[in-house]
Amino acid sequence: MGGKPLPGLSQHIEAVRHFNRFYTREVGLLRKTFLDTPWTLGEMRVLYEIHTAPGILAKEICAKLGLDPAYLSRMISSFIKQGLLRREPSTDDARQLHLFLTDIGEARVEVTSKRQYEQTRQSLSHLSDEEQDTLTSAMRTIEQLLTKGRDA
Amino acid sequence: MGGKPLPGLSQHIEAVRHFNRFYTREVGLLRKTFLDTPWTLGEMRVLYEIHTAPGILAKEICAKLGLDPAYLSRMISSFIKQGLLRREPSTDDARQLHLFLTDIGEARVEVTSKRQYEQTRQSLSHLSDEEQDTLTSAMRTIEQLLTKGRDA
DNA sequence: CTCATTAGTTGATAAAGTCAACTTGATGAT
DNA sequence: ATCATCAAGTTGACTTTATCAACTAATGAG
Repeated sequence: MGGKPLPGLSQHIEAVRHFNRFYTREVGLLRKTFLDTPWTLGEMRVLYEIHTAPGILAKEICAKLGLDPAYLSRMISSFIKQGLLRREPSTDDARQLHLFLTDIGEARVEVTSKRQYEQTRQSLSHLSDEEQDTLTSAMRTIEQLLTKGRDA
Repeated sequence: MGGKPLPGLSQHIEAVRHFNRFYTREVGLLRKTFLDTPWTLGEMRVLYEIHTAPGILAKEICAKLGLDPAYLSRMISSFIKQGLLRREPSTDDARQLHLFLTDIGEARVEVTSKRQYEQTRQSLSHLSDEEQDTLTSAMRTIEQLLTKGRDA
């Protein structure tokens, strides 16, 4: 699984798999440090989607984040019960429920967002400006290459 | 949360957060495509650790992957029941149980590894050799910078 | 109208992960 | 030696997260 590269196999592929292992561990760490927020990573992603695209439909969130509709449905109900979210039936199709953050929801997202921001800032703090440039441009490169020839 | 960058906040931080969102989605996709293997991502990580470091202790795996000891303990029991793993008490401390893959375990890991390899190969197939170079060197850059000043 | 389709919900269940209590073995002080 | 203490791993009870199938209600095509 990477430890002992098999004969004739490209180093590129091993390198990518290595990075995937590295970054999933990294994200795992993130997960932990996010725990001083009231939400899981998945929940935050959902709130984030609604925050950036008010009026978005559940099915669109499912598609975008690859979530099970049942799971998302319960998540949304819970958010509504907590007063973070509000649902509005579409005027032209009453099945479709547009999702919006309430003022409370927006405020909570804002708080969490700032906290995350601060954590990211900390994790970059020991890098010079130039290193930060290098890092983020490497990230952009990866995203560009991996989404190349994909709708995304 | 990225959508509306707050005044005076570094673009570097937003860029990193953007990449984190991108890559967690990416890993989510990976997760799905891995599903033609019999194991979850966590299980594979554990088997991988034992594969690359035969004789490793449970507590070392816990530390490395950030797993709960109880959770790992059950995972290991299940692997043993499936005949993939074997446990050997240390000669100098009978509490410590060294973990090894059985031949069957090695074979299964090998099969899964090859399948993953193939999937990674596919996902790189539409990139030129030069682009693959760029991609993997960007990945190396990220890992180096993020682990800088860390034991890892 | 009626039948197939779509958005979302509900119920039942499984899988993943956590926490505290416990067992067993090691260690260090007296 | 023996007692208190600590460490590795296990077990039981539990919560959270996730999945699947059955269902309701609204839509739209013929």
